[in-house]
Amino acid sequence: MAIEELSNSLPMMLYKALDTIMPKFRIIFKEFGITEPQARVLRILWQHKKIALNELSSLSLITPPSLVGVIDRMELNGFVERNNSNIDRRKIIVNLTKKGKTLESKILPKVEKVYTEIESSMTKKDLNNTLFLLNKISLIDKR
Amino acid sequence: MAIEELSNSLPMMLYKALDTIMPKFRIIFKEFGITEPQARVLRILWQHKKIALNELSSLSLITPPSLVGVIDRMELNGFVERNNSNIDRRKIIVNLTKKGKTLESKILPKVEKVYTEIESSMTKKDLNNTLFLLNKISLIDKR
DNA sequence: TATTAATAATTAATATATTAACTAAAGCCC
DNA sequence: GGGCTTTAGTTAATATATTAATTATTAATA
Repeated sequence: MAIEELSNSLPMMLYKALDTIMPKFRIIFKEFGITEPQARVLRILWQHKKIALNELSSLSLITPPSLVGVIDRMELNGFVERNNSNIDRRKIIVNLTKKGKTLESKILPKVEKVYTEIESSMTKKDLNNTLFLLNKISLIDKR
Repeated sequence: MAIEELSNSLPMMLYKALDTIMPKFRIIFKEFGITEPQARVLRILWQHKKIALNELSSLSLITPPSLVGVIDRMELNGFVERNNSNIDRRKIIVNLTKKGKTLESKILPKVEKVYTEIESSMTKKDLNNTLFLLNKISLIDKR
């Protein structure tokens, strides 16, 4: 590869990678009338069924102020519901509706297909190395 | 590292990495009253002095509709100016003002310091490998 | 227990991102 | 040269991101 490319900074290269692969996924999400942040929320709810909003924020990497709006719109579209916690009255429990659950079997296979396509473009080994190194970065102290 | 972390998808790990390192840079940008996209624009202008808006869009990875607003605000704050191209009347040439140029010597050293801090957290070799692999990803066909 | 500190969700204000559509100016092609 | 296509910049509408501030609750503690 050309040296100029590698002379780009880590932030720019991260954005560049996202800029390359995310459009492939967004095409799928659009088919089902959801956005990418909404898809991130759905993926988590497909695993947890119900989860407190603050935990959802941590797992989705969507900050609370943004997440409030994301959940608002997903609620309006009937994908999720808000409920109050009985234990801690400050907490809001977000849970999946049938409509939200239904999307799982429709979206996941298409997402997997794109993921396989990416793997085939860069070797499974490279992909694993990338994940390993990105994980290392994510463990750096955030302050 | 724990396996669960690596079981996250490539998109999520890319976001996680950005989520870890970008706050460190944003603190610097905020000191000088600029945002992160504005800093990306400045960094390019520090190298090119003047550049057509469409090229600036490609290099900054900021799409034209977003970039219009970014340049609007940077122009209002006196960091850049818009000029018309004599050759192609469709084109807008963005060029740096003295005020925008001045920021270079103030911001770059602090940015470099953070970058060095990141390097020290993960080995220069790991960082280079990461850039190498991210570059590979960015070369995947975007369609 | 009254007070204080910390947490969860939200609101507010501003800046960006995303997609589609639109205008003006080149480029092309016959 | 008139018509067609492409390109550059912009606008519009909606969704998110970012930072600071607010409200309600809970936890902590003197």
